[in-house]
Amino acid sequence: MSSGYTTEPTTLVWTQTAGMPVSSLTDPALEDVRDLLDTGFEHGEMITLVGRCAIDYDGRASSHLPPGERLVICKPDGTLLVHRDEQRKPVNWQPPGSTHSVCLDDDRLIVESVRSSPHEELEITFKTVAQASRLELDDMSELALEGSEEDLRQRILADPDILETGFNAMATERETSAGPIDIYGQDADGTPIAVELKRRRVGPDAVGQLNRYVEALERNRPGKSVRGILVAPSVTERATELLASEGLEFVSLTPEQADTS
Amino acid sequence: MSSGYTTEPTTLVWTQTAGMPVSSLTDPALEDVRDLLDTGFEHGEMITLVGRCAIDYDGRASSHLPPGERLVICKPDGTLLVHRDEQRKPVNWQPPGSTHSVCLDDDRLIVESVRSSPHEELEITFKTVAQASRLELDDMSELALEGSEEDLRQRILADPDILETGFNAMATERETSAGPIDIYGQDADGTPIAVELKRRRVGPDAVGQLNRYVEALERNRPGKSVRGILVAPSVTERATELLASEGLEFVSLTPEQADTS
DNA sequence: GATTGGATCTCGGGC
DNA sequence: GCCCGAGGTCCAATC
Repeated sequence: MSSGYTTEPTTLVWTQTAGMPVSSLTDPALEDVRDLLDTGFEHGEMITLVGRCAIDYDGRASSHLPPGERLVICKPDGTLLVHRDEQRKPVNWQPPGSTHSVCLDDDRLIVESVRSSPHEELEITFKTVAQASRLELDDMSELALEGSEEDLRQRILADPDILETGFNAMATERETSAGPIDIYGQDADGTPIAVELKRRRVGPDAVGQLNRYVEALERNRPGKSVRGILVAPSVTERATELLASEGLEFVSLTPEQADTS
Repeated sequence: MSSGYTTEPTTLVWTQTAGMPVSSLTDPALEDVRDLLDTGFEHGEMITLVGRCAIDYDGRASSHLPPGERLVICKPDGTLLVHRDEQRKPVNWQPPGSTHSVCLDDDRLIVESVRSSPHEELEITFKTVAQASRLELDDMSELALEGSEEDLRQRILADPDILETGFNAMATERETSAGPIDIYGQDADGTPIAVELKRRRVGPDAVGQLNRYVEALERNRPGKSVRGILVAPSVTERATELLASEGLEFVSLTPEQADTS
């Protein structure tokens, strides 16, 4: 059962798994691929295509990709992905909410995906398809993720002294004319503090962000000084210089409690 | 040939396409999936798995995803993607350069992917696999994309007057202590100008970025005024306020020549 | 719908 | 390797 592979140059293979619906065609005629896509789109199934195709995109930008062999994924929520054999990002795609369609044009299979607001079109032209599959995926679980900026915030709110002895957190997402401050509070002397949180090492952009908030607070309270503290695991050299030139401060903290075993 | 599907509850299907190597197992024993993965990893092929699995990730952050049916893609460059039936982004992944391995543990198939620098681990535990495929994708084409910030830069360099009459572009990526300026130049009066380009509508972050560059230039030339111009198709209200409060300017331009047909 | 900023962002270029 | 900013960023939360 485990070792005896049988090599079959099949031109049309249809299989239906009992537990997890997977219907697949191997080396199919484009006509059959069209039917599979129509059925899959109608039933709200996920579809994977492997084949040689060219791709044209027009929308927020525009692109052209000459023919090559790729993996195409159409999700029931309107997502479309085109993956090459390298890179984490799809070479082309459509976001969720797009509408997929398929048509046969002479000896080419054309998969089209259209989105509105903004209007975007993706056209995939297949010359050959090596594999086409319909997948009905049942997945109700939710991802539990730790180590986000939100975890860093909770860590500070649970024990404000880890930021600075006597720190008093008074608000989160406190609004300013420049945007919301992650944590707004006061130091032991009652001086206002704007705290900007980052879950990882920060560069100049985070300093600019904190500076905008501090300046917005100072504009509202002329004459009264406001401290700005950037909280992150670490900071780059250029960001350190910017912090100094703006009179801002840095405190090193990670989202996760350090392992003190 | 087109309509006569045959329904076969196949437990082991192996097909080898001539033109485009695609080897696939449908509803296989986990032992066979392990062999397919080992072979695929060794030959540098792309692999797709469809099945019910749980996923644990630990690295820059950490996450746990309870069992569910998903599509897993392993690329020969070390990329690993786990896709659910919705969303454009994979629910879990490993970046290119990771090392994949597989092992059979009792009645579970475990696919592991490890990366170093930073160290990250991804572990996928399959209870059942509905489909496993090896793909050898031949794709030498390169994506041609239009409408990038680089196109906007070229547009201005080709005709500086579209930014402002008499503008003189003197350098691109001109270095400052706060980072490189997209275009550095002078106006008709000889006043220095820092130009920050964005291919799409901009918010407060772009204003902060431009402001950092302008302040860096002014720090180098005390007393001498420096203009800052943000170039983008449009700008949000809050960004407009920030521009005003910082004494910066805005010019509306898109990466693409407007259609004047 | 527009806005805003986080993200295991990814990715490329420069040093 | 780190740093830095672009991206068809995607995405959720908020207004």
